[in-house]
Amino acid sequence: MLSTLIREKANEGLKELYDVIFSEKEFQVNPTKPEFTGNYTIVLFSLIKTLKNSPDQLGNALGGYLLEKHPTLFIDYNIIKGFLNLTINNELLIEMLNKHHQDPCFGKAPLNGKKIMVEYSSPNTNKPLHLGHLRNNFLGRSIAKILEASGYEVIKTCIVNDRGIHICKSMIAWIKYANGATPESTGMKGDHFVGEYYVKFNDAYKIEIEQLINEGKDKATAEKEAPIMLEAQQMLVDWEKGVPSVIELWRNMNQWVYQGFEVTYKRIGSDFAKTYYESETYLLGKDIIELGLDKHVFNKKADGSIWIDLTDEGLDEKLVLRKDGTSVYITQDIGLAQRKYEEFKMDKSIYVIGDEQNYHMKVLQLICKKLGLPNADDIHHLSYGMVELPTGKMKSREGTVVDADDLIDEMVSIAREHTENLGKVKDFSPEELVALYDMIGLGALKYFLLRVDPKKKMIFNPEESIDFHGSTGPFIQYTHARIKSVLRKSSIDKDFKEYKTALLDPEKELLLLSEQFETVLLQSAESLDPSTLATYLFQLAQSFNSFYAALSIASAESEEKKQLRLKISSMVATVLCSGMDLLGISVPEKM
RNA sequence: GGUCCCGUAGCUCAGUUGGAUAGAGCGGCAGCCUUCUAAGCUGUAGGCCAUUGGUUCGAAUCCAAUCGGGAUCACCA
Repeated sequence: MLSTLIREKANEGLKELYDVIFSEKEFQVNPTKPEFTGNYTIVLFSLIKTLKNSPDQLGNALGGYLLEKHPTLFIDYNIIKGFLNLTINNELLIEMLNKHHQDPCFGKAPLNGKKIMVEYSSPNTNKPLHLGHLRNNFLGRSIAKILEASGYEVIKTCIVNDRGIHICKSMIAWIKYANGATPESTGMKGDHFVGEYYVKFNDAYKIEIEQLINEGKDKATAEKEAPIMLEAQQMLVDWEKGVPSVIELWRNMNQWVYQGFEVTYKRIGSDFAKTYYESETYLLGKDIIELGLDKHVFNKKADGSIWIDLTDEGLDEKLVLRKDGTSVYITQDIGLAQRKYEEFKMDKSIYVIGDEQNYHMKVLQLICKKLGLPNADDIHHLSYGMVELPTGKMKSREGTVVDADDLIDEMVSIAREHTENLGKVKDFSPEELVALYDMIGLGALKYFLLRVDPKKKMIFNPEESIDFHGSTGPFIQYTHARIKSVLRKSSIDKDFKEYKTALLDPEKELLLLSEQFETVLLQSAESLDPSTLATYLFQLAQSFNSFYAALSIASAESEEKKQLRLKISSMVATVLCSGMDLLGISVPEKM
């Protein structure tokens, strides 16, 4: 990594010249702004203070030192207003080019022996996945890939919320309105089928509430006393008791949902090493509560309910066990956190969960710490913002939820339309076409959701839909296909390794950018943020397209230039391909 | 009310461990396909970085206050 290397060498120089060692924070190495000559810039201001030197004096001393001591690294420097601009020796870049232009492992780190768990997706089994779930799935999958490429062993897990009042609602509605219909009998995808009954429940519930209000009850009582809600609650009790007919229906309906989910997961590329089911884990954590009572982490109130007081931490009191001894959400989570650690002994546990649960996750970690669980400090909440519509939040009650399957179908169909209009893939077989449309449609969707900083909420405008031009997945895919097309027509001569002619700006820019892949990957991994990588890949593709427009590759001015540019193109294609793969996006050879 | 997050071009977003004249894409306008894929490229217009103070050589970035938006604080999950 050049920027790190430069920092190291500069630090050595400062030590030799002034006998002072600076920490990482105290000086910066940045890529030089395009309007100045040079490739990397050391900011001198912070150093001047300690060294009591003028910028020019210091810059010349350090620049001269670096040039003399590391001629393979630098070939020139200049100083402008306290910025020391360094020009990188082309030979260094050429060496990288020769070595890595076809290397799929370029920029990736070897195994580091550490284990990270990434929990993501985590759906409810009462309705199909929607746009929000897609952000979660894409983020989780991409982070897992980025961490793998950074040397970690990654365990992908999923917790399925397969029990509770929500699924009972779908079940009640099915009994009342389905007349024995099934996904098979209706030809519907299982998760959509079950979701429809969830909607039917809410419709019926709404009507009952209105009736009760008309009969003179207030809203809160009406909501509590609506018969269909009471039935759902009774069903939950029966489920916990294990009433066979309820369990059987529950199994069936969940099975339908899983069959539906599987299709979607397969399509978007989500997979898990281990799936936990809440029905199997919801009792975990109860015994830890006992332990916590002994340790005085928790306290029991007069009615028998058990609480933790987090007011010293600026939070509130939190219930961890109901007075009837049943557990609440957080109880299960404590139990599951412990279970996961027992099973996998991971060094770090990442939870990909929306920011609406920031408070919950804070409390969870705090409780785990107070209980002294061994993995408490290694719990990390990868919190992401909600996906909103221009009209505000998606609301299932108002029918404004963007369904995941529908959206994917729409994106794929737009991809097909675009491709057909352009007419560039007439030689594709029908199967190849289907694969290509999927690749482009999903590429557009994934890139759209991943290019934004995870922690920020984002707006999705279904009217304008997702573009295929500019900062998009298809743009990068297109750039890759374009390079591949060039490389099909002229082949790289492996023996060509020396390039005497000076590098032109667009050539050098691509080499410098490609070189930064490793740094960007590292940053993405450290900040658990695929958007950094997504932005970088766009920038690289954009630079390549400018290069492509400005310079001829196949009919370059000399064989040397032709070979150089072919290799640069190959280098860029390699980085685009592995970078996009880390976002969970495939790139085509042709499009 | 307590806690936390956000506010950058008409729109969607980068840039936030403090660094040079704040950048992209979309949309607008003007151009570029008889040679490697125009899903592309080039140029141009568009900004009080919510507001006001502070910290310093230097602030979109750090601190404080204010205004605006959101999340959360359930014996729900």
